[in-house]
Amino acid sequence: MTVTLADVAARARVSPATVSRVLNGNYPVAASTRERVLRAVDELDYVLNGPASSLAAATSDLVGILVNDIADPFFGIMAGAAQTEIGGQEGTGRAGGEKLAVVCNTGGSPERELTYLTLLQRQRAAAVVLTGGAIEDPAHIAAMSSKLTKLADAGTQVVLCGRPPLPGSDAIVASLAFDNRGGGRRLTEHLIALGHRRIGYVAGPVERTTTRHRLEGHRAALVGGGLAGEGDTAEQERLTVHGSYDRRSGYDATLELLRREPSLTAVVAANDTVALGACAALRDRGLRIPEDISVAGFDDLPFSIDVVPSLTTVRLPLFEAGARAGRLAMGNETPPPGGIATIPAELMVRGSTAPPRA
Amino acid sequence: MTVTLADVAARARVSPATVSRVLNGNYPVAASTRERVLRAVDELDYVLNGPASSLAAATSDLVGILVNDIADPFFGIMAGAAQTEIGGQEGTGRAGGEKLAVVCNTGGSPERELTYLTLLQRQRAAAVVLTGGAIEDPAHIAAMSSKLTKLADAGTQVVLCGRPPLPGSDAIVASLAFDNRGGGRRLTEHLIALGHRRIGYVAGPVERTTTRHRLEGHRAALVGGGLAGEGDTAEQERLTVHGSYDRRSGYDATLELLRREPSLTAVVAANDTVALGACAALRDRGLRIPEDISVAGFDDLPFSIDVVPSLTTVRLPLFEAGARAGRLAMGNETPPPGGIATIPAELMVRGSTAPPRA
DNA sequence: CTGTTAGCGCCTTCAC
DNA sequence: GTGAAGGCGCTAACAG
Repeated sequence: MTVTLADVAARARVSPATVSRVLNGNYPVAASTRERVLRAVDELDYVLNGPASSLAAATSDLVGILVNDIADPFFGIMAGAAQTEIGGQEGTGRAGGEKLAVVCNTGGSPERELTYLTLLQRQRAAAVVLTGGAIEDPAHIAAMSSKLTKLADAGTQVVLCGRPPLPGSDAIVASLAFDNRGGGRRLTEHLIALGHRRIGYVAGPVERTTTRHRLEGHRAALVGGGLAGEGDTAEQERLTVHGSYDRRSGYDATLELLRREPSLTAVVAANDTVALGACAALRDRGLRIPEDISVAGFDDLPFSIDVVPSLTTVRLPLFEAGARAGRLAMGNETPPPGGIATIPAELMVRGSTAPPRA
Repeated sequence: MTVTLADVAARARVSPATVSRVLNGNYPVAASTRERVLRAVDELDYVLNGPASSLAAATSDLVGILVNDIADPFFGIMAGAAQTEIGGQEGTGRAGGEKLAVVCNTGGSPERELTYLTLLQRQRAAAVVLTGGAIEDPAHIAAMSSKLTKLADAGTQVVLCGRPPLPGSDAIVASLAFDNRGGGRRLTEHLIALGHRRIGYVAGPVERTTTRHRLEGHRAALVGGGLAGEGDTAEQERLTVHGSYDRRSGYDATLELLRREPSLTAVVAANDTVALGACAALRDRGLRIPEDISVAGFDDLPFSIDVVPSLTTVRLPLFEAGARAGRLAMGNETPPPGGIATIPAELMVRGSTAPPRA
């Protein structure tokens, strides 16, 4: 019924081993033989049996890319770039030694993250790329650290992209972390320089590295600008509302901030999507941006330049980072010293921020 | 080195066959035995060897979801929904009989689409979901049809989501097609009803079903409204510019339309992202939306309600469609009659369209 | 450069 | 309800 290597070998009048060698291309084979084999492959319409191949070779061509939210371009851009580096190059037409780069959507759930890693471990994945912020729950960190170490020990290349290094797992190829703290700090410094003094912050979900780092940067700027004392947490908490990384959360949190402090002159959002929600809430309250109140985001997603007014934000080189992670996973780039690289974040000043009303 | 089924069997003092039966749960096993086996699995930290398992059973737990552009929420929403239905349910903690739902990014390239299908075929994927518009090149249609038939024959469930049925492959489980034609038609009828007479159209890439159907709907409305004769193609072509489904294309195409016809009173875009680019171009030309010119999109992506003015568009139930495709792929939903369902598109009138200036 | 020989780790009839 | 044995299709040493 289904065509096997042996069938191809018989038709090409060679041994199965030779067919295997031709297909994998890692071995010298006479041109004429190769020719004959490839013809037989085409004639019989042979497709390699992946599982059998992986079993015998003890490796597979599967590469997993984990994302927190596949509907969020933040992840889509990184994943797409990584996938291009991993699976896009060859194109023999017959699907030769290509990797199968696939993205897995955890939905931000720690359980699903671990489940996906187990599934990939089960498939003996060649590499795994973890994108986006990590969850900071100690139990989950321990579980992840242990799981990733096992994966690495089994020969899977593990790369972190947009995620800080995981304590305890040094078997990881590399960790590319965004400078969320620095970006957050420069963003709020920009607002302070404009003259803002009452700045609300719409934070992401608690227990995520991304959330914490951006917030830390924000507060460092506050302290640096003399707007808050080192230990002045009560007031800082009052002007911070946590939510998820979506529009709705930005909308609701902004209304809450306004309730807590009606004289706010600026709102900083955890990311651009949240900023969009914040803008909508402010408009619904009859406030003009930036005349009455300034708004800023983070990430510089493609739409940020198109909204009106265009969004002041912090640009993260998502595509470049994803591509680099892909190359690292494939061993096509030497890891940074210590396996850790910090990727700079650039402040983009646009129309949504302006000096506060006098 | 690596723990195998036999190791677990030895520790649990049973035969490998019994362990296999416990793990797959498709066979009666005494509760006490099962208990013992599961304990041994945990103690040894055993992870099933996927390739070996797939080889022996001649099936795998891999499910592929193909998308044209992973950075586009249009696909992200559908893929995320499908993935939830496919891989999200169980959660035994030990990763039991779960499917590995993965998304593959073709980048809109026909070659990569076929390559991914071959790769999934090679893995003996349990199911494949193809999302989004198809390419209409005859050679590619033939290749796809042949490939999908082979996949289906090999036992892979094939589902189309947001893609019209493929002629020649009836082995496909189901095809969920969006009513792009109807949606496009209603959208343009809305503009005509408002009084618009000179309407530009920013189309998607040629040779894509989505592009063609939406454009056909648009032109049907034009003809129905008496704005164009049946065969009046020259004028229709003049007011149509093709591009890709991204913001940049919307920007450029809109400038081109304005060049061809400065007295345009409305621009219809192939999708919301393109509409965003169109808006930017119009603003850069000093035109106000909707006072000077109306703009409409398609898809109703989440951001569409947040842009200013909010975008008139056509809502597609992306999440529901993706979820349904996922269930169909898993055999958890009975296919529609004939394997074909048309999913309705709903006109959403918002702030970006208004009557033309008098 | 090419053929031969063993498994890779698991599932699945068949017996018991 | 459980064990024993064969084979899934391929690759990786070895020879030659």
